[in-house]
Amino acid sequence: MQNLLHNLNPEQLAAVTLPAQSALILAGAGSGKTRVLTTRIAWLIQTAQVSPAGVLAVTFTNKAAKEMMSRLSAMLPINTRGMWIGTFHGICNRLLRAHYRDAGLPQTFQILDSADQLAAIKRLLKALNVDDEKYPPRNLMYFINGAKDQGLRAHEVEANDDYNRRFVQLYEAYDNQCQREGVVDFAELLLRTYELMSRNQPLREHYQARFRHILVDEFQDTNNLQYNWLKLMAGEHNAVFAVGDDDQSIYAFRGANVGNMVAFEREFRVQNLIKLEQNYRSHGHILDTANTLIANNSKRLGKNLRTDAGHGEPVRIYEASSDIQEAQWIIEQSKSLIGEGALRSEIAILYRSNAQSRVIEHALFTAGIPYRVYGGQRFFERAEIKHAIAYLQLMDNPHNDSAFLRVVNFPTRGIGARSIEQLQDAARQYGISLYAAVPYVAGKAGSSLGSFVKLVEGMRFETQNLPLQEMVKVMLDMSGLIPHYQTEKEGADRIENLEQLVSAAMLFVNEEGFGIDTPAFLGPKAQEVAGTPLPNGDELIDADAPLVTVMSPLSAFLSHASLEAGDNQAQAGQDALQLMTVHSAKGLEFDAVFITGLEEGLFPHENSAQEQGGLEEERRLMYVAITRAKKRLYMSFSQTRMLHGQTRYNMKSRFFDELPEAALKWLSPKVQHQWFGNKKSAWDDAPEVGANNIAQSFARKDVGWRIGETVSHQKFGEGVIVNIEGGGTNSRAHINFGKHGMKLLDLNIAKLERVAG
DNA sequence: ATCCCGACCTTTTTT
DNA sequence: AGGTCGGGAT
Repeated sequence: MQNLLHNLNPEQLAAVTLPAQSALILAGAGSGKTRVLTTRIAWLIQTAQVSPAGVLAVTFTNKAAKEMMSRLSAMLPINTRGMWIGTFHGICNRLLRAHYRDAGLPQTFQILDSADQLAAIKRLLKALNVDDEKYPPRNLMYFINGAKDQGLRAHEVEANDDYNRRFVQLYEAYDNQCQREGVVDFAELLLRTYELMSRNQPLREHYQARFRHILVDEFQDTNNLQYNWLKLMAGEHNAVFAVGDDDQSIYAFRGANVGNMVAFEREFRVQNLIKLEQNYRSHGHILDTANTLIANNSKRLGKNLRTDAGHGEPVRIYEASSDIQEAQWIIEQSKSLIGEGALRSEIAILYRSNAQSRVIEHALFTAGIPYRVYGGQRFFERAEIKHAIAYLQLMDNPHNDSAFLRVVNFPTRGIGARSIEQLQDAARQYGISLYAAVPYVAGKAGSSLGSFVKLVEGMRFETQNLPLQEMVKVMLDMSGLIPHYQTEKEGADRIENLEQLVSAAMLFVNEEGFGIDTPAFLGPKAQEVAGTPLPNGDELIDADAPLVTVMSPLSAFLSHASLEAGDNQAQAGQDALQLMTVHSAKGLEFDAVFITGLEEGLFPHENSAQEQGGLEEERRLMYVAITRAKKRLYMSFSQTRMLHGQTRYNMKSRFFDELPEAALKWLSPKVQHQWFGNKKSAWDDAPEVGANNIAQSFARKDVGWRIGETVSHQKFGEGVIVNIEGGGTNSRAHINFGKHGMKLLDLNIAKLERVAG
């Protein structure tokens, strides 16, 4: 115990050893948040305030859950498997599996990922003959998920006009379709669990009696449904230990509600609010930069990070003439960092949007520097894996129409669009699944569909007593997937992936312990409650009864595949530069960080201007970006940039005006140097204004002004000349004034002034 | 069944 | 610019 608390600072120690009441921990970037969370759990268990089974720890990502799990097993000499540490979705899945009857789901219900959900919606619209121009599937999906994230069923959604009333109808129809097929989407996992717990008192009381301590990571990212779910699980008496950072709330666009932090303080009667402000990550100048920037936000709970490290290096800022040149500069700087002994994997290049990576990747590729891009396609999202999974889904639950449609004619077996249409008509007529409707289709179509059904049934029969990985192997063989890809020229990679699916199944069996009897770990009180029969006569099973009694290995593996899409880093292993969006950098840290494309319209993104609180969220995003850096921070922006096939002339980001000058070092001169050239290598020094080599891309029009030039207008402020038309006495300029928008001004009338910098 | 062309879109993303 | 998707032609 001594060594458990041994290296904590006073605030961390206070947080870890708080009494068993709800508490809010405001944990700044790099303040040891995960450490506090895991040490809190270890301390509670070690001091016998709670048994491992009485702990519920919730995260957003599998990665965070795994991290907590592994740190805990390092701290405690107990089997962490009995503990409930997982994502919101993972935990809800577990609860729904154990109580599927009470939740009104089939035992083998399956989970739709976003792509499956969209496909299901498209199918629904087609079946109902809905004009998908007027009601775009994607919008309907946002509508449905948005409603579910608010905890609202179709009949609870308020619709004030015909258009929205139609959306509500379609939401209802979508839920019916899902129910018929035995599938649930991500939001449904949460909503269904919420409804289960709120309606079923014995069940609710059982779990409330069990989970005396609920711990939540990244609390600022919770949406309203998740918040209410926590409230339900906590009941009146349990302690919720919420850890979060309002300054790092960057997911409002997907329903996260920072307001939950304030609500939590009030509704959970929080007596203890502890701020972790000691930062162990960044040097002083970097931290000052972050603090000064974020101070411009009005809606904050208030927090200022401090560090014991010295000032360190200043934050370097660079103005490039083009996105290509920006990339070259990044490469030069990276090379020199690597030359000084930096690890490539400790250098991150961050951008606001994915489109920006292309130019950087190209430059890195040309320079022969290894790099790794985060955020690509993930293992379980690959087409061939999706196909294989669909076969497995049909073996487990043949009424999953999405799965049926995906593979009924893949590999091709002569079942064309006509046959499918006939089948869909029959299914609609009888209100049954496609699989069940096959006997109602006559003729040639009926017989080819019939042999597909026989195939699926054959696969199920052949594999019923086999271990999971053997099951997958047999499926791959019988389905014809492997032979199909063998004949395809680009098929080798796909076959390799399919073989990896077999390994994934084996790994899953070993890790989840299927076949090994995992003992249920029930606290005394929980066991008492567990004996209580439910009103409907079902016996109350605790959800951590051995998984095998709750679901088959196949069902479990399929949930795993949906809930954990796998790594998305293609080229692991090698020591490589790290490229990613600012969003995906959250939670990570690097010795050196480049924040690129710091321009008005890009960062802050132009779309954010329309949104309520959009600018503040962009600023938090910038704050997240800055606080990723440990020792070196570089920021860059460019005068021109290719975006969507067009050259854009952006002003530098307004965020530069919000940074502390004393912490910065401007590498590029704050004057118009770009057309009057200079040696790139000498940009550290004062520019030679008036030198005479004009860069080709900025040919000067003979009107006194240049494209790309920054000007100032009395009414509109600063702007960038985007285009000039006409000439002489009849010349007009398109000028991008940022906040004021694009203006077309007559150059002979408008009073423009040159702006230095 | 497959292939090719043109229309369309383009912030951020986990489960 | 570049990728995806759907429709129409082969």
